[in-house]
Amino acid sequence: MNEVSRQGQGGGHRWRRRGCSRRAVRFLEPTLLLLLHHGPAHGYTLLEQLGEFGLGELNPSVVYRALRDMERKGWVTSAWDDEESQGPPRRVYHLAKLGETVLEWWTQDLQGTRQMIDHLLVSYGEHVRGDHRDNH
Amino acid sequence: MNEVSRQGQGGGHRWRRRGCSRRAVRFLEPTLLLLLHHGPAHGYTLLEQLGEFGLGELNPSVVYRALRDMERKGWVTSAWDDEESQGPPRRVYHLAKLGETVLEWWTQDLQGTRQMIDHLLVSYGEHVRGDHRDNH
DNA sequence: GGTGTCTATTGACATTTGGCACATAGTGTG
DNA sequence: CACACTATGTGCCAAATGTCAATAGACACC
Repeated sequence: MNEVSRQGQGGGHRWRRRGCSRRAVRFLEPTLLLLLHHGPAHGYTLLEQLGEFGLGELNPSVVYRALRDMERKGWVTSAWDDEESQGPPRRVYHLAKLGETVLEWWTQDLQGTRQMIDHLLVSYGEHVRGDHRDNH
Repeated sequence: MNEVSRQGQGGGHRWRRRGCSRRAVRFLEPTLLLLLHHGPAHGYTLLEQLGEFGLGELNPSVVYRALRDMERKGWVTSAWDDEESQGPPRRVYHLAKLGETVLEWWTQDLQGTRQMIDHLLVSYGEHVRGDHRDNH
């Protein structure tokens, strides 16, 4: 995961193998649900809004696939947009009842994740400080 | 990811397909590095300590494999333990120089992740509060 | 009317990951 | 010896993920 290995101490940020950080995808679904919680939207629109949440560099097909999956799972519904804009017909996604439930559940889960991270960081911080005292 | 789908609104927590929450594995490597930062340890010992960090339900083979991988990448070194206890020879893992670097890098990454989560949660919180005002 | 460009979405295929079941191996116990 | 307990490691398969290319409409420009 996230090859830091080959570079030794050396500088360049080659820590992302390809695409964007691997952790990012984990937040794609909750983010999409949140965005749809604000109101129905096209896939392409969502794609652009993802940048704000640090998910800007995701490959479009990843996002579209996530949307179709979420539809399969019943979290969202979709329909072709009536009004034509420039370009091919667009799909409009709409948050389903189940999606709201899931979103709520996701926030619980994310809080749990946050606590894990905090625990790790705090633990690291304390230990490193301890080291400095010892090596003083 | 994390099947919430089949159950509709109905209660049961079937959100973990098998094993433990999928997100957990993402924290395995940094946690192991952190534990080894306290000093050398056996795989089995580490395995037991993981519980404290919310990684208790990980399958042993996942942990052992992670350790071997980290060794392959040069983050840790290992040697067979001289002193015999009950059971087969045990491997002692030792944090390598590179591992310390990686651990430091990991904390940066985790802080980033934490911010993503915070942004999501705050954004959700605000929007939901807004809803309540509107629907009042 | 061809050619290119921008907007949108999807499909196909390769690679990576995660998890279970099982293999190995030493030691103690009856 | 059969069994149980401690420790570690492997192989395989399904699911998740990443990349690339294909499709497709509208519009502009020469």
